[in-house]
Amino acid sequence: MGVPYNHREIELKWRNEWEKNPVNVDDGKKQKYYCLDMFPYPSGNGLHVGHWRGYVISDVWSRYKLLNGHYIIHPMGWDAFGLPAENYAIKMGVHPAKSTAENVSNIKKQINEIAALYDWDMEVNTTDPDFYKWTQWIFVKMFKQGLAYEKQMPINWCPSCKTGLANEEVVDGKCERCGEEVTKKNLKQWMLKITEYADRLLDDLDKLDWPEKVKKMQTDWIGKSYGAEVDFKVNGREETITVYTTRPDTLYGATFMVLAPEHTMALSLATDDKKAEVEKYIYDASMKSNVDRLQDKEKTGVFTGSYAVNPLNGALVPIWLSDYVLADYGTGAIMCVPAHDDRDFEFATKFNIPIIQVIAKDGVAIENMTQAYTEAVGTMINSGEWNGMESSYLKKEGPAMIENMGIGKKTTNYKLRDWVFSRQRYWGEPIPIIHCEHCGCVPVPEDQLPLLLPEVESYQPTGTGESPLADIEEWVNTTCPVCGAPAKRETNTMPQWAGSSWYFLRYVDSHNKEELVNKEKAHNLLPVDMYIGGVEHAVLHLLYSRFYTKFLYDIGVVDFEEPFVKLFNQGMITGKNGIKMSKSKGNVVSPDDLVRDYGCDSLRMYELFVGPPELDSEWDDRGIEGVYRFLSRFWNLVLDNVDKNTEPTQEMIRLRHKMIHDITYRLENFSLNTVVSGFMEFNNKMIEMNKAGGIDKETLETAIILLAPFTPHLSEELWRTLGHQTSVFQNVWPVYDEKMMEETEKEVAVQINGKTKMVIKVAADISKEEAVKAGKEALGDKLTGELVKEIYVPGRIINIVAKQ
RNA sequence: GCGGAUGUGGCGGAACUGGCAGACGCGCUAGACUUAGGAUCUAGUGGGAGACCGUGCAGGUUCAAUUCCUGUCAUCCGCACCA
Repeated sequence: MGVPYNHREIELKWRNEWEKNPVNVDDGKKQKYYCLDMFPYPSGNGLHVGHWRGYVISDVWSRYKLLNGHYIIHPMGWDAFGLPAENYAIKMGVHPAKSTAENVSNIKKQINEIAALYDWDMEVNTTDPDFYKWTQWIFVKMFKQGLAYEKQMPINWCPSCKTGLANEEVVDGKCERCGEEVTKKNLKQWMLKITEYADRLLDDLDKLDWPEKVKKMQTDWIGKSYGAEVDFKVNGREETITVYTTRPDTLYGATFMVLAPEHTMALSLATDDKKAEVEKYIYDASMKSNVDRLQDKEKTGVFTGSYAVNPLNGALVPIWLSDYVLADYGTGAIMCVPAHDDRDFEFATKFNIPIIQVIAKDGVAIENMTQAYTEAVGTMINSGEWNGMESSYLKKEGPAMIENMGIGKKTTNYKLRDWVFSRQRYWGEPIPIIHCEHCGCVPVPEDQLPLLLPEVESYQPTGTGESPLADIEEWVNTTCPVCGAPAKRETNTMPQWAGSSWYFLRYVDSHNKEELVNKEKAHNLLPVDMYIGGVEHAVLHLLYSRFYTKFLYDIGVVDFEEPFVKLFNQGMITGKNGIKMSKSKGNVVSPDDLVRDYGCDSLRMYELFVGPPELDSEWDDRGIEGVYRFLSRFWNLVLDNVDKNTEPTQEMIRLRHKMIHDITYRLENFSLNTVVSGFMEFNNKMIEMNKAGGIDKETLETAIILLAPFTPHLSEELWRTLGHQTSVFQNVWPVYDEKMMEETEKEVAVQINGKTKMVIKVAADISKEEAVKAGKEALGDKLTGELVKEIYVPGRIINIVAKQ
């Protein structure tokens, strides 16, 4: 024993064999299982050990399902349009099409080292015209349904990437990609009406077997709230100002009103003596960047000189302007109740505005409030005919009451905004729209798709808000498909998310020239059963994909409303001290050397062994030695038993069943790190048993099959070495028998007052009386004092409670 | 500020519905085999001489707490004036 196994030879051998005779075949009878990885964008940096992790997890899961009798759909493709690919191309000074193709071929080579079950016949690439034809087709369908529309508005603009961004792409006021501070730019943009799906996107989260964290992030992003719009008359004028509130119960406590500086009435409300001050405030607010506005902790504001009339009690409330009110949420105006809202309290305190408490906390009014009481719990006071009512009741019923009184209406609001869908960049799908002077926006006829992205000399972003495509006159100038008059093409391109929002549907029918996906195939092979990837897409890709799928369901392309039944987010692999692996930090660990030195199987297993798959883990190369030693020991154990015909002992049979049980249980619970440690434990026990003569074949074969999803090459080699002519993956996952796992004798801890004194062996089926008696005997003199209580937990603990 | 996750030896981590804390692995120590060993094998490895003490910290419930409850600290992540 003790010779390290030759991983290079056997891995090459079985890789070739599997290519000739695939182990995963659709015989039309097996149930499908679709296990999907989030497809990568083909970066020039190649893969590091962190990328491997997700792919290993998904492949282990796929092979486990394969051994459970499923036909596995396990595809891979390339998210190759978009900013990262384009920025890389610009940096390297090559055309993105060229660099993308090179990167794809390099990464594909690296991915093949994982030896995953990928079906390359399904491969898709979002930059392939046969693929983006359908990305464009979906857009045309959305346009025809009124879900894609053009709008002139100030949007998020990244000055470094020189393009507009969706709200989802702005993180802390900065560009999600490059970290540059995002500014506003007034541009005519294509928008997708994702808001029309807000309720379905929210409600259907309940159906999903997803991490609660991701569901919550999407729930918060959609940000649904219930409340009322209340109309306040402007004192002495005809107009009314409508405010939105979720706290109608506090209406009597409104002592002022605040409008966003961008509100259409902001300037007109200013009385003559306030005009200059108001104008200045509005101007200053318009000059502030997003980040400035976020960072200003101190509230600012200006009084317009006008008053509004509280519709309930006729009280006059001063109207202020302040940038803490957002123009694009609700009505851009709020009623302010300083006694029951933190922000209003801060503002009122600063500007000496009266504070009227309307909810009695614990039944009493608070003297000299030092902070707002924001809970809707308590009895109403200072509230006219509402006095004595419950705040929580009014919060809920208030909107309907307000509507009945004719002073407003109940309403629902969302934080979710429509999706800014155009990018002023070259490397994306051209938006298939033609602008005609007579007919307006006309979609490119479906039979003329794909609208090819033209070849171009200069693809660098212009920064003017125009796409580089705008310079290609022969492409821009076209004729209107409806009236035939000269017309111009839309020159913006789609965001990177366009292709990734539906690519998983295309895999199952990637060569179809006639349809996005064949109906029957879609019905039989979709949706995705298990989706594995990082958590960074919680509200971007995953929300967009759900939206696209719901749309495609609505137009009859697919017959399900949710794309991903189950989602698993794997943790990140970081370098030392939890620092993210990156080329600039110089802490990137490449899998290539590790595969060369220890083999694919060892690395696969070590990727799982580093820690719980859902948590981040620090990478430490040294640990892989341990996995390699374990595999070598198992290898030698099997070889040592090839010619022996050991009869199974009770002990071996028990170990076999327990091994099947433990490995299966941990695998089902996705506790993949403990699956690996479990294998090591069982292997150590088998090595001990082997010293007494040998191990029976059935136990060894069982271990080989259980290991197969993790170490496919090693398992295949050992399986054949034991004389089998067919692949190890032709087996079915072993089953255990609960009864066969039971031990006749158990080691039990003997405690006094919960403190372990010793361990004794007792029969597994011993009675409480006998166990306690055995325990007392074993303790002997150690047991003193008055006996109070005796506890026996079968097979675990004998605890004698004694008072000293 | 709000919400969530995490906190266990020198290190990564284990402990099922409360039941022998530290499995498994790395590292380390000693030994064996060796011309040699960064190979392999064997033994040991939380602290303490000891009764005992030990799962971020302080309490509580219990015969028994890493696990349940209350409070608190630290780190990481998400949201961030959404009325």
